[in-house]
Amino acid sequence: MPRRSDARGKLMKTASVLFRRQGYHGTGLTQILDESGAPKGSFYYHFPGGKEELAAVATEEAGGEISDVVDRAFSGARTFEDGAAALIDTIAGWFEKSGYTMGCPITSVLLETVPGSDRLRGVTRDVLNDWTTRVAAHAEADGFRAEDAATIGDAMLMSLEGAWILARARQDRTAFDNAARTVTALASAMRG
Amino acid sequence: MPRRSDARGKLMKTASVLFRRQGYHGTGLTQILDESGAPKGSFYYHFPGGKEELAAVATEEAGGEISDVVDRAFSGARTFEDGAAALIDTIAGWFEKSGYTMGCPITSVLLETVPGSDRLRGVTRDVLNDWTTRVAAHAEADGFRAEDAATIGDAMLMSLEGAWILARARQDRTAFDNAARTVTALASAMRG
Amino acid sequence: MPRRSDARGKLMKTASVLFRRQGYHGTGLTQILDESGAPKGSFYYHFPGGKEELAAVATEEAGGEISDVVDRAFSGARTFEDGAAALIDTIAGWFEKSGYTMGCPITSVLLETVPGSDRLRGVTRDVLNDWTTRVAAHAEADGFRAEDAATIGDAMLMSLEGAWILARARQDRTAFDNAARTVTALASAMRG
Amino acid sequence: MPRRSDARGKLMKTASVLFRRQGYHGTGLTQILDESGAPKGSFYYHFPGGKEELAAVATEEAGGEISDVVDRAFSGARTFEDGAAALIDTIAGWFEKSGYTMGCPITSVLLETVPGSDRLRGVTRDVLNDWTTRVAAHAEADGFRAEDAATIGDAMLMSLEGAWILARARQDRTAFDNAARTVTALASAMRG
DNA sequence: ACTAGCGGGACAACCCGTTCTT
DNA sequence: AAGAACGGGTTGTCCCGCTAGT
Repeated sequence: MPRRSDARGKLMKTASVLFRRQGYHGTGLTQILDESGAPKGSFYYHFPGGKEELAAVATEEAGGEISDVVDRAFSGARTFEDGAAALIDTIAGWFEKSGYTMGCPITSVLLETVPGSDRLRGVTRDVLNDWTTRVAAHAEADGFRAEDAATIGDAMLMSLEGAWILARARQDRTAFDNAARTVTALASAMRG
Repeated sequence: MPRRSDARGKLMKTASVLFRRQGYHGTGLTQILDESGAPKGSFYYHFPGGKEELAAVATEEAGGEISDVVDRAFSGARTFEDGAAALIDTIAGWFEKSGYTMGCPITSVLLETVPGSDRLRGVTRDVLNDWTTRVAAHAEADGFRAEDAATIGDAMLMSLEGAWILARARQDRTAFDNAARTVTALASAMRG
Repeated sequence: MPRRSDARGKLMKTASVLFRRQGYHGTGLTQILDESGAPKGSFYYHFPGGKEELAAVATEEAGGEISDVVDRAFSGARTFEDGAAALIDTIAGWFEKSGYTMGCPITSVLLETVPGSDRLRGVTRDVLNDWTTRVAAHAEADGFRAEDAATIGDAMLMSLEGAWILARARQDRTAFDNAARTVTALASAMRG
Repeated sequence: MPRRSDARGKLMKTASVLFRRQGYHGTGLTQILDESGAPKGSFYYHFPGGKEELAAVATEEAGGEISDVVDRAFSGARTFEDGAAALIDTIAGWFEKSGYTMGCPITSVLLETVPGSDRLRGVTRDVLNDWTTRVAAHAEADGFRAEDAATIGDAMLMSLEGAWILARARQDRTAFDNAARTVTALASAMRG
């Protein structure tokens, strides 16, 4: 097993953080290279597809991490409502800790590259669908009908993404708390 | 009434459209100039603050247009629920007509420039707050308590913005329809 | 006698100061206009020849002021040597008061515009020749032969201009004092 | 020995010549690039600090060449006076050959960038001090007392720089010849 | 005579993402 | 893996007209 310098992983991590803060086009390759300490030459060895490829894999990776968070939040909860609140709270916590600067890893690249890059649209769409599907699955597991669960999955994500935007503009986390209240209210209403 | 060439207005309109499609940093000044037909020199006469100033006024203007749409949607509706559905439908219609390409004028610049530009953060936050406040006012006018109305205002906006993102990724309008269902369900639940 | 707003004079004064600090090409018209408070339109009324014309008249004016200083310095002195020292001291004083920033009004435009602008070369050459001629005249008046006086006039100016440059680089006035010593030593030697 | 394209050296040489003719701000990067044949991208690889860095190294290099000329002039001379005359003659010769257009490499950037660029002030001051120090050393080697030698070093440089300016305005070399006469007269006087 | 608003295009300096060669 | 080189792109400022109005 060869010694891996893990320049690749470092690059992905750095890129993701910067994209979430400054957007895709607002982040130069030079800055990514500088902050990750990787030399320019090696970047194109690891990512022959250039910046777009880096964004694709970094976004996919970041999306996967959130998928895990989704599962963990609902697994540790008694009801769907509790899980939803826990998920939103986790993300709101990250957001606070970043000084109200880091947006959603998906939207950050999605809004600037769709349409324009088929590859990035594919990745962002897949990640987003993965999230809604997972949430819906957890809803179904807690007794919601498949049809309602799908609606709730979408509602969850829409509220979350929307809250992320409002919170960014307001520089506080209140929108996230409103989102939690909205989603739980909706779910309770649908139970009845 | 003086003859106005309205290069200024043309610039704002063009910029707004391009920002909504390609993002702030993804849109070069050159492209804005080309598509609006204005020469570079005139641009800096009208907008001494450069691209950032153009974005600020264009975003404010675009935000105001949507404010009007909000008021029109609720004024022509019997209930708050009907107004909410009408508002979402109007925006979804624009989105469809644009070939699923044009995002929200606010998020397009917000996500790339906050933090980083105080001016743009101020504008985007104000516009967003104006929208939520208007929606809340319409809710209150239809009988909701002030406290609930504020929550509904935020929920409305979060759902709308979230739907706009999901719709962009999926290249269809289903997310908007889900948003409408979510908001009406929430409002009805709160009436009870 | 018409009411003169003296925008013209203000423009000249401002331009001269800025040229002496930042050079001709380093000073934009906009800055001159801003600092002098003159509107853009009036500038081209007073100086149809544009920036070059402004530089020409401003330089000539500034040169004339120094010509007066030359005459005053020597008129109030007992010997040529005393006059030379007084002249250099006056200029060194200005230079100090400017925070070691303001160079000679002539060199500032000369070095950037010759060759390139015939008009500015003419002005700068004439002013410089006026200075050397005046100094030579004062030398002759104190007993030097015409031939020696001419040499001393050139020597005086060369030392002064050279000192101005060294002083600018060193950010102190010692070079000026050295120049005074040099010129007086030379004059005394020539008397002898 | 690696194959060197020497774009870097070419850039420096070209920049120096142009600065000496048109000044720092009067010389555009584009012109430097065109005349040196270097592509824009390579320039910022070699000089990440941009135009200012290029000016700094080019000025330092040009200053070093003149330092060598100083040493050569005095080494090949019997007396300090002969060396001084030879030095001035060499520079006057260059000036003539350039069609009376090329000024001193130091003053060309000094007058436009001090105070404004700390880096360029440092370089120009150091080079100027190196010159005066060298001249003083040669004076001391020919018998002058250290104190007098320092004065002579400054006087030499002031006369040279001053002559360069007068010669530029007059478009002939007479000022240089006057400078030579001045410096030799001063030195002789100080011997006595 | 003088001011002012409104352009107008060329060019400034700078940095982009990429490829070449080893 | 990586340093060197590349050229087209970025935003921003240059100096200057033009046309009205006072």
